[in-house]
Amino acid sequence: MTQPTRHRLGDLQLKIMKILWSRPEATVNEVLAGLGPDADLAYTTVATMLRKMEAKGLVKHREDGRMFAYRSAVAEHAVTRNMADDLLDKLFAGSLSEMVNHLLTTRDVSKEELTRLEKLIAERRRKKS
Amino acid sequence: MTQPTRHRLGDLQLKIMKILWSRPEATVNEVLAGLGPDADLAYTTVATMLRKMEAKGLVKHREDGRMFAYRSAVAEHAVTRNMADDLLDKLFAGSLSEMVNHLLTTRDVSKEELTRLEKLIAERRRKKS
DNA sequence: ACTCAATTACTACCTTGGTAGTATTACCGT
DNA sequence: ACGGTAATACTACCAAGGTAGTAATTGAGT
Repeated sequence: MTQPTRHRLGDLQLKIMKILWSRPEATVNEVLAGLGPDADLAYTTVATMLRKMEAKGLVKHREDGRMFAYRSAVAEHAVTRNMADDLLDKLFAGSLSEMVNHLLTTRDVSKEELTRLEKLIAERRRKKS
Repeated sequence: MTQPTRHRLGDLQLKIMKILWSRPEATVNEVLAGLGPDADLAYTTVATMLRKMEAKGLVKHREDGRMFAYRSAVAEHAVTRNMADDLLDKLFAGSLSEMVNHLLTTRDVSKEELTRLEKLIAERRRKKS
């Protein structure tokens, strides 16, 4: 009964998830370190956030002696998809081409990027037909 | 000195902006009506939201007799761009092709949509070179 | 065995979005 | 002129994200 779970992660939560997705598990200290020096958060801030995230089912923990080893409890693609879809619907009424059009015209896109995009679409078309 | 203004609109705020972008101006009642029957919000909720949004510079109002006529104070493309860019950065480290790749593989995209995408990219390429 | 440092638990507070009730004001028709 | 209605203003709440201090616990080394 894992219903379509609405994932609405804040900035910090997302950063933490990214760290957790990149390794099997991590302690509070490791997460803090993973956030980099720019973050400059208190140890307890990260610990609190992790606890809140566990309450929401985003992460789980295992006790390793006196400390907790946290691991992700939701797949990256699920969260990414949810958030991307959410924005796509909110901003572009679900139209992928409208979104790409917007991104293409407001950003500077390199020639290489364009080529990559063409390849992606061609591949998708091949798999489809 | 209109610095890159960070636009972080909530769901309701975005819906309201969409209404305001679609016409020169609108009263509270018109906004409420524009939200549709599914919204089912109190008149005062919309009025309060509009006032909060004015405080943030998202909308402006003009007095028309006893009532206010609200109008957008930020361009749609600016907000859209901000929000899309924000997600692009947060989720895909700014890589447009990664995002498109993700969207293409997790959603069902019609053949027509693929064609539209191809055209967009081709056009972009033409304008570039 | 005891102290100190590390770790988690609890609590508190701020901000923003969202929601709406109540109070006040002012127009408009009779 | 006045009463009713419709509009705005003010205030209050709630939830969630984010931030962090303080308290309690526990483990590890001497």
